[in-house]
Amino acid sequence: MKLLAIDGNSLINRAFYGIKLLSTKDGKYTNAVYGFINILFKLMENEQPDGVAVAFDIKKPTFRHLKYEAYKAGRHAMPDELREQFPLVKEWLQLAGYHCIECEGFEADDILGTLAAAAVKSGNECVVATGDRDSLQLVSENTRVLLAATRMGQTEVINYTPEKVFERYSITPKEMIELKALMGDSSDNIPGVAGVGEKTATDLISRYHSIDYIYENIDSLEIKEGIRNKLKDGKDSAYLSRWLGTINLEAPIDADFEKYRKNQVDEDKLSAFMVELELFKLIERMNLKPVSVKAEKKEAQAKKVAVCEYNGQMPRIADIYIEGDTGAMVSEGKAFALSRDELCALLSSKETKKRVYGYKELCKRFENIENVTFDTLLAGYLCNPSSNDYSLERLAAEYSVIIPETEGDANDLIKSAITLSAVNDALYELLSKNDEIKLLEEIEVPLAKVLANMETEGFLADCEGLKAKGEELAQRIAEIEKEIFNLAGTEFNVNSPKQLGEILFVKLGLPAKKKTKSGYSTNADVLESLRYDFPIVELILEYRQLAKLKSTYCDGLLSAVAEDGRIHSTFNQTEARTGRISSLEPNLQNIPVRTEEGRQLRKFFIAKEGFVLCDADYSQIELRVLASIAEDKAMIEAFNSGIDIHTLTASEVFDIPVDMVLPIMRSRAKAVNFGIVYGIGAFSLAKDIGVSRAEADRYIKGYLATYPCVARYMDKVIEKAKLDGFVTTAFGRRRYLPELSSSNGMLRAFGERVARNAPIQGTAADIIKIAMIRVYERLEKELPSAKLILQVHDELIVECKEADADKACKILEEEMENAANLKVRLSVDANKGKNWLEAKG
DNA sequence: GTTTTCACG
DNA sequence: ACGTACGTGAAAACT
Repeated sequence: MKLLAIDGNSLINRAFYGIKLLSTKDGKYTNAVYGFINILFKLMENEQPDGVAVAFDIKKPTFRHLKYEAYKAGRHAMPDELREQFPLVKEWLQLAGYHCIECEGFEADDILGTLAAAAVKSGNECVVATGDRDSLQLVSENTRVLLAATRMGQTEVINYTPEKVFERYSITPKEMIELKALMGDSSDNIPGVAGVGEKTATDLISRYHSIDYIYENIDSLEIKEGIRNKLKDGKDSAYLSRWLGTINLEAPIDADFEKYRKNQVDEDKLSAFMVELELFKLIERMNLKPVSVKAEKKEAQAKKVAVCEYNGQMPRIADIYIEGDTGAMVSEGKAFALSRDELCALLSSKETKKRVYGYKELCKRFENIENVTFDTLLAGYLCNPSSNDYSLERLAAEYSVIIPETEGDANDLIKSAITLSAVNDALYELLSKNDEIKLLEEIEVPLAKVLANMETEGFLADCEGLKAKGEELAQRIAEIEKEIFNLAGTEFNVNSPKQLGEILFVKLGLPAKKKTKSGYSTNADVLESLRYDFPIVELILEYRQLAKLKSTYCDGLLSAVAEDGRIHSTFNQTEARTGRISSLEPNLQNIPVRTEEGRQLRKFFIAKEGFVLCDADYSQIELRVLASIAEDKAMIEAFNSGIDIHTLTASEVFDIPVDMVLPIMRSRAKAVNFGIVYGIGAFSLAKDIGVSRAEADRYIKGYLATYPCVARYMDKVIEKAKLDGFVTTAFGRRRYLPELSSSNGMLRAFGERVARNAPIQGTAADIIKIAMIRVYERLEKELPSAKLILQVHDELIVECKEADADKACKILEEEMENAANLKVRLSVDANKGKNWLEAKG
């Protein structure tokens, strides 16, 4: 039979360092578990073994004491994030029916060695999977070693047979031990012979095969004098190294391969464990149903549930759960499928409270929806905005709802409806506990309807204009490309960072500043620093800018124009972890504005005949939010007095009167103000504004001295976040930050920056959401032909009749400025115009 | 499917 | 010694 023998320690290590840190909601790290299971599945698929044994080191004593000490000295201490995943992997293996082998005093490779030796003895086949080169000595006619190695940032697995070992090292597997005795192994702290490296050692062993032979005949062998002396000096070390490097083949384990056939699996137990670790992708891959065994598990019960099936399709987004008196339509304890007409009647009923899944989509498909109080999607998002899957199955697993068993040809639709009802209860309960009900009922749910309308309305595009611009760009791009080829002396794909890097930094010999995983970095930062010295760089920057405008904006937007001539973006209300909304297909929140060339594209976003656009944006909303949350007197006063905040900051930081502030000072102060909101570091600020690190550091210190309460707030918010595990906005929106408890400094620092930023960005997001709802309602009442068509984080755009424009601007100003009652006033600037460029003022 | 780059607030 | 601001989405190249 064929046994797959896995070096658990080695592969878990590789998985841990190869996959970015993942953690569950409650802070359990799972990246190594996830990665290891994936590796295991791949091995199973490729090898189809009859049995599997996973070997682990036991950390405490080891019989090769010296080796253990050497090991400890040679490696960094294992991080806690990794250590705590070993028991999880072992538990998973056991639940999934695989066998673990641990043996006190022996290392994983000794266990593998023993199994490999048993294969030879019994005539079975053994396949060893590991990341440790040491194991190559185990290769034989009966044993192959699958060695995972990282080459150029990519993991590749090499299948070592005896032939392959010889091909690669020119020696036999057994001789690997002798080789190591001479050359040593720095990663294992095996010394070898000083002054003998891979080349010399390979040469000696391929000729003489063993160190015994070499030392017995050392004076008569054909060896250079220098090396002979080194060998003589290092004799003890060579024998010690050979001993250290020899894998034990007689660990006291059960070497009967039959014992390692896969066990029966209790699928529910396994699934419950994986749900706990939130390994939902793997659950799916293993075809398990997600179940939960948490103590407070909830049985999903059929209450008053109605579902609608229309177009003969699964109404994933139209599952409707009805509370209260539903009359004859739905009776207690049952789930029903309704006709479209019945559903319309139900949705438009003002008396019946409804809980739905996907309110925004529902709004787009049905008119006259009344009294929706709850949306599963939005509730799921508020409970955990960092999730990226709010499917019913996932929510049920996450919030411990058991999906009911249905028998025979029972209807999946009804099963979903029953589950949905229980999930809704669980989410509602959690939101109540977290004090986020108002957020749901007064912001997110009403906003969904506003967004649905914005999507339906869309933004009118000037197709002819876009097309003409695209053609103009194409021509200019072609010309620039020609010049680039000229200067480069060859033709290549300028869009390929790989080819471009090769041309610039190898062929032309420009100084490379930065490297990426796969080559030279050619990003704008790097090119910018070279642009004045090398004409080709200037051209490439221009090429890049124009190519971006053409492909993403001209071509991209044109292909998004619908039959009605308008661009209907989709607004995602459950994507951004801070509470912002995002825009996609196409993204209308990143239309160029910073460069003149790009800004001109906004001319092609227009109002329909007889209409104009009204554009209103908040002035420095995030800084105002910061002033308010931090209760910083100096900053609050600055905003309330109407002085320019960046100028004031500059005057304080540079210690000069306000009217002496030069533009460069104001622009640096502005960068500091932004940096503070993002959680700033001196290095990044320095890079951003092009001053020395020390200089940037002084600015930050000066800033914090000017606004002492901001400094205090920044400390306090982190302290509290570490305690709670989350941060909140002024309106109670949460973001969980498991990174804060990481022992990885980089990751923790990231968590701290997020802790500083999320309440600010999130509160600003809450405020404009409130403004959107109020603007929408007022327009509906006062200017029904005016429509809100776009939001860009701190900016709203309304399309309205020319005659209504001033009124619309007024409504925008009023509702945006009064959306929240902060300690500073909110200031809004509104303008009108025939197109977006004009309306932006 | 991932990486690199770049557009926005 | 390393990488270094928060939050997004899209296109193109490459694996």
